[in-house]
Amino acid sequence: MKYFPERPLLVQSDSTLLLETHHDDFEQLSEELGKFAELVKAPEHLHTYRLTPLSLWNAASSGLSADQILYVLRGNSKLEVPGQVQNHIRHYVARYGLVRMIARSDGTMALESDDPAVVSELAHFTTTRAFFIGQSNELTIEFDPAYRGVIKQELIKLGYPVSDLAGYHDGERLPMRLKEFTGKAPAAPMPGGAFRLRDYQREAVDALCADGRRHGGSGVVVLPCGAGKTVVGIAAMARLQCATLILTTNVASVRQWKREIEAKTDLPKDAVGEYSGASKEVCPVTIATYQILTHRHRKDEPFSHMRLFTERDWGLIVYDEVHLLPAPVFRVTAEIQATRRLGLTATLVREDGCEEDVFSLVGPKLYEAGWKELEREGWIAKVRCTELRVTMPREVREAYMTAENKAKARIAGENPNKLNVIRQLMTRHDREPTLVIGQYLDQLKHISEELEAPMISGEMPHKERDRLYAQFREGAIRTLVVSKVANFAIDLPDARVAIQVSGSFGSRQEEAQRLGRILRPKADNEAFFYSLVSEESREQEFSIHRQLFLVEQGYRYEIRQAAAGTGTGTGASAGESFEQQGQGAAAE
DNA sequence: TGAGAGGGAA
DNA sequence: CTAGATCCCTCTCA
Repeated sequence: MKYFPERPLLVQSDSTLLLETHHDDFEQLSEELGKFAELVKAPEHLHTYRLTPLSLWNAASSGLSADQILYVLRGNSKLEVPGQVQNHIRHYVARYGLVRMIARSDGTMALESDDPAVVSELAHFTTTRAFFIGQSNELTIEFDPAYRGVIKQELIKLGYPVSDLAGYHDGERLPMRLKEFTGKAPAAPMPGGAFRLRDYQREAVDALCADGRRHGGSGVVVLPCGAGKTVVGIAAMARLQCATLILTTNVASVRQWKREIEAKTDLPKDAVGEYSGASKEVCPVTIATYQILTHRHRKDEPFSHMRLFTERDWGLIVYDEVHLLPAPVFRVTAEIQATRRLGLTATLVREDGCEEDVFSLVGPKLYEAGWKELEREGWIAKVRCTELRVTMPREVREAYMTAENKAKARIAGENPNKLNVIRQLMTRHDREPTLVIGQYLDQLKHISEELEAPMISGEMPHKERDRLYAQFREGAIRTLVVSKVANFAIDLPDARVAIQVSGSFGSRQEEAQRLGRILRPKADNEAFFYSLVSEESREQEFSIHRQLFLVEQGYRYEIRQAAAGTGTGTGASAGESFEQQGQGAAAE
């Protein structure tokens, strides 16, 4: 067997891939692998990817063939790609599109495949058999259209990701025009409040609307924080010219959608409604929160507002932050598969493992623009990520040692030495707009008092938050200390420096959200993300998991040892207080 | 009619 | 695997 020691990749027979991080081709290759494999571990020298059924199906749905995947692996692998891995890839990629869902002119629907053996296998699955009506020939199975969603959900569990080509009803027609500026000159306030649709935004809409053989015009668009997902939703709506229901996570986001729709389309104000606790308008374009849909008067009663799905003849449903879509909304979504759906997210990863439901009920990944890709094109700022290891004072370390497991996270998170490190970072980034983001209110309160910087937490009324945001934006306030509100607040202003002092135990989404806080393009386009982690504590393991998603996106964390000690005015420039320990992402 | 507090939910 | 944020509804007070 031939051996190419200079190549960076090792393909193991269990379908995991090991990628050397110090290789010259690392950056480029990790981007390639990300298209069809999932990053599961990211230690300093060697990253582990796994070829999962879902990662292969998403790749297949975006048009990648097994040969293209194997070409990447063969061209970079030290050893021949094991036969069983080749089979694994071919098997799963071929599974996508093997079973199709189609509508027929008489209004019935059917599953079809070119392979009679597959069809006869499908016909015998006990979980789906009840939904089937009959077989008119050996290549098709008729089913009741009411079960279109459930059938897809069940079949994916059995290893058959169905391509749904059964199409959609048009929905209520809603003529509208995008205030899009398509001229050449980048005139800086554009005429009539017009805006320019970015190439990747247009491509995302194209991907949704191109109902082809592989997928049928519903699915998920994945774009980084701050890349303008709302605009994609609006452009999709304008392309399809139909009544649209938009679902999102909170009321601030509802208002933001409303403002943007009013600014970027010619729809009259009364065509756009808010459906939330405060207001229950059902208009041709309606924006609702997920929570109002899942609200029940009492635990044992049915949902009060799910009617919204059928209240109007929607032609499009947009699921904003589709990675947060709650279970009951999945259930209703299964019942409205004849309505076109668009999911928007920055991180398709769910911490609850319902990725398959997103795939089968909202749709496959239709389009993805990588974070690094948009960074190169200048749409988002270039961020330098640093993990700073902070020692614990002796007495804290002792308390940590004897504490219960669950108390340990908190003790490490609240490590008082972090305050001094924050001060050093503030000195280093003198006068730059800075966010200090953390998890524990007590800790944040203390930091806020010490730094004499205002703190924003959930209990602060929105009015007051808005005032502080405004002052921060104007530069009257340099530093804001923010709690978990930073994970949700859509209106939190952009900053240049973010210092994460503590976080929940391993949330990849949270890490991505927080990084998102500094992504708006800057004059020199540089931003800084610091994650403070107590040394020799569970926080280290948590941070590895937290960073995984961003590492997968191509971000590298530089790991440094923060100087201990409690003195504040050492005179030395803060930058010299950090010893470099090593490069690369954290280890597991 | 609207603001604000309190309880419950996921 | 906590602590925290959010949202909804209802009630009260002006």
